[in-house]
Amino acid sequence: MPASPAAAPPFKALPEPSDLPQPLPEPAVDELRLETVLGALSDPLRLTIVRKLLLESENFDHTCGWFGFDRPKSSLTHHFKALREAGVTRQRQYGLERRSHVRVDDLNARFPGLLELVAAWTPED
Amino acid sequence: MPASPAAAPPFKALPEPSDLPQPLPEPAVDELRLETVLGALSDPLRLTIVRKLLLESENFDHTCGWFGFDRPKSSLTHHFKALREAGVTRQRQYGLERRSHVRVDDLNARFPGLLELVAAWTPED
DNA sequence: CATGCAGTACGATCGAAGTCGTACATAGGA
DNA sequence: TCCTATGTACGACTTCGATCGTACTGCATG
Repeated sequence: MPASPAAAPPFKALPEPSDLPQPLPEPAVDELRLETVLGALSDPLRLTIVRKLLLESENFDHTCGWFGFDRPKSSLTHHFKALREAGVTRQRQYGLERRSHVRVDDLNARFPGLLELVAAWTPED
Repeated sequence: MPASPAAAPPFKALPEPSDLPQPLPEPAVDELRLETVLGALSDPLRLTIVRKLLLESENFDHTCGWFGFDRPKSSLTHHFKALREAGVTRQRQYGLERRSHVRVDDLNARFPGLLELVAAWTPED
């Protein structure tokens, strides 16, 4: 059956492996603030990051380099940190790498519909 | 009858009087950019403005002073301009006064669900 | 142990935006 | 016509964020 256009896909929360490193510091669900989240998403590069994570994540989470941005590494660190501190993404340290994924359940619980807007976004129209 | 919680209220687009002044310069519907709109909404004072317009607008639109903010007038002008230039509100000049209202239809068309998030927002939790 | 690699930390620079004081414009009323 | 009230325009100050170079950390591999 075709996807009903009215039923917004909540994006699946990927099952987490059992032996994960602790997440880096992040706001709790009830500490998420709409104005902060919107501020984190008011940047084209960060919208691209979140949208790509929502639509193209086959694996559980992804390293900074997986996105293939042509930017200095320190710039990317800055944006990934902004997303995490706003509560949009969760980051875990896997040895050398710091991997990110979207906090789908938390965001859907607090701001239903928001991730659908991000997924529908297109850069530069 | 009580409002159904599942049916998201699209907020009514208030009927416009027939003899309105021209709106001040604003982006067209198809020029609305998600990152710009989110940036305009990533400020507590501006969220308060939009939310108040959505929930408490009995009249068609409202003057800058109707909100009762305790801020310098020039600061308010700045924020109302930011909302209009992002496409969130429309402003019309009525003689001395510049009145604002939310572009409900345009925003619902381009970013469905966004206004519901703003209406559900509460300052400072 | 030396090298390479992934990514962070720090700090400098630059521009955009928030804040606000002051001056200005206009309509309405005494 | 003068005064007042509403609100804008402009400019100064300050803060914040984006960008990026450079140095550093830690693992993995030879």
